[in-house]
Amino acid sequence: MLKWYPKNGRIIFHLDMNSFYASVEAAYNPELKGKPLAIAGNPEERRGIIVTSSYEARAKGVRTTMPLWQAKKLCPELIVLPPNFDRYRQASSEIFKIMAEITPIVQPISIDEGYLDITECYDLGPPWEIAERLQQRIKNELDLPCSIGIAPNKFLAKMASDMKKPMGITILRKRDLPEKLWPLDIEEMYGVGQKTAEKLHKLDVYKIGDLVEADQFQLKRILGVNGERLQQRAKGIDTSPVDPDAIYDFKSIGNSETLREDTTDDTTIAKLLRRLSQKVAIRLARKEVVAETLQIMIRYYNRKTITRSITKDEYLAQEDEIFAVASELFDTNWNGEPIRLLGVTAQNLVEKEQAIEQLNLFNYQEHLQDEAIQNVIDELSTKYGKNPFKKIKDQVNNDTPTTSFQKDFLDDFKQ
DNA sequence: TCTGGGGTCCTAGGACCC
DNA sequence: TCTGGGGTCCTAGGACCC
Repeated sequence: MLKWYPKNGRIIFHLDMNSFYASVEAAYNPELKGKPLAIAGNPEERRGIIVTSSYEARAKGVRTTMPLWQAKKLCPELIVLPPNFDRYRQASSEIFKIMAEITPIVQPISIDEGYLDITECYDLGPPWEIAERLQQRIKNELDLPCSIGIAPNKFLAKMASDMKKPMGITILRKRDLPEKLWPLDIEEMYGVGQKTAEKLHKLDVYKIGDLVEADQFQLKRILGVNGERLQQRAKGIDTSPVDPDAIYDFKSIGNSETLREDTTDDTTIAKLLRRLSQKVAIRLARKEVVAETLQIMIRYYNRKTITRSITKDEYLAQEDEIFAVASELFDTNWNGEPIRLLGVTAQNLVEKEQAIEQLNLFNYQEHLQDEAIQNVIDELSTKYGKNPFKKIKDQVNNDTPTTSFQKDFLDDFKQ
């Protein structure tokens, strides 16, 4: 087989499934092929919105996040299905299996998108051939279309995969930037939303190329560190690695739900909080983590949204505990106006195993009678704040220099 | 007839400590 | 006598993405 050697730098793929949910449904039921199809959150509800739509539907103007009624007005023959997440997760897992056959350096970003670092895959041929085979396999075996961007870093690969859809393969090299990247509207740039675009317009930045030229101090002034980062990316610079482990350190687990109609009814609210707490508890258990912090979200009838959170001394994991804390947060923060949506989110997650270890430390502490040792603990608490043992332990684990006394002290606890 | 639900990261202010 | 500067943690909100 033809060998292909990179001259320098990395070779990154960004693989993006084309209208993923709709494509999965069409693969599952071929009668849907070639028809305008949309997946909408609860299609019967008045507040359903378009989550994904087929290209036939897009041709009629149907767009993601559009209210369902509006989409139907634009396209009366639109076929609307509720999302079937189990089905999508199943398909997703098959896709990532195929990717993993190319390289173990695969970073899933969402259910339908991921990065691959194929720099070291010399034996598999040139990158464009690897991409073509990958795309064909997913098409042949799963009947699903995707686009692939090939570039020297993640940002450019991401931009590249967006350039040709569906079933596109786009190579974006550094030397291609003036012609392929810089003429694009700044709104097209990954990481630039409406607010950032408006701010950039004030600096006369309308195209991605303008961002390259923009004054870096002005950028920093109006956008902070993000200004710097965006300019670097526009120049084609992005050193972030493809990290296969990134998905394992998730930061929060939450559920939220929009009510059928705005409400002030205590029973309805309590029921919803209970349901959300239960969902969160189940997901925490499944991931084998516990939470230090619980956050609730209240969206009022006028879409004004507040969040309130509390960090507890004890770990939260059980449905009843979560419900109790969520209710408490709700009662102290609800202003009495009609509610449209409620959310419950667990934050500052700790692996259950680690949490148990730590609980043992605390239990041990409780049994200490020796006043002298108690004084030392108090001293440590003053110095390290809450969870002194955890902090010392983290330091030891991280090989951060600590005093030998602290180490001895910790070893004592570990015994 | 407006606008879901799952997330991440960043910022900014206040509390608190040294 | 009214008063510095650095650092961390906690909380709330905003921006963005899929």
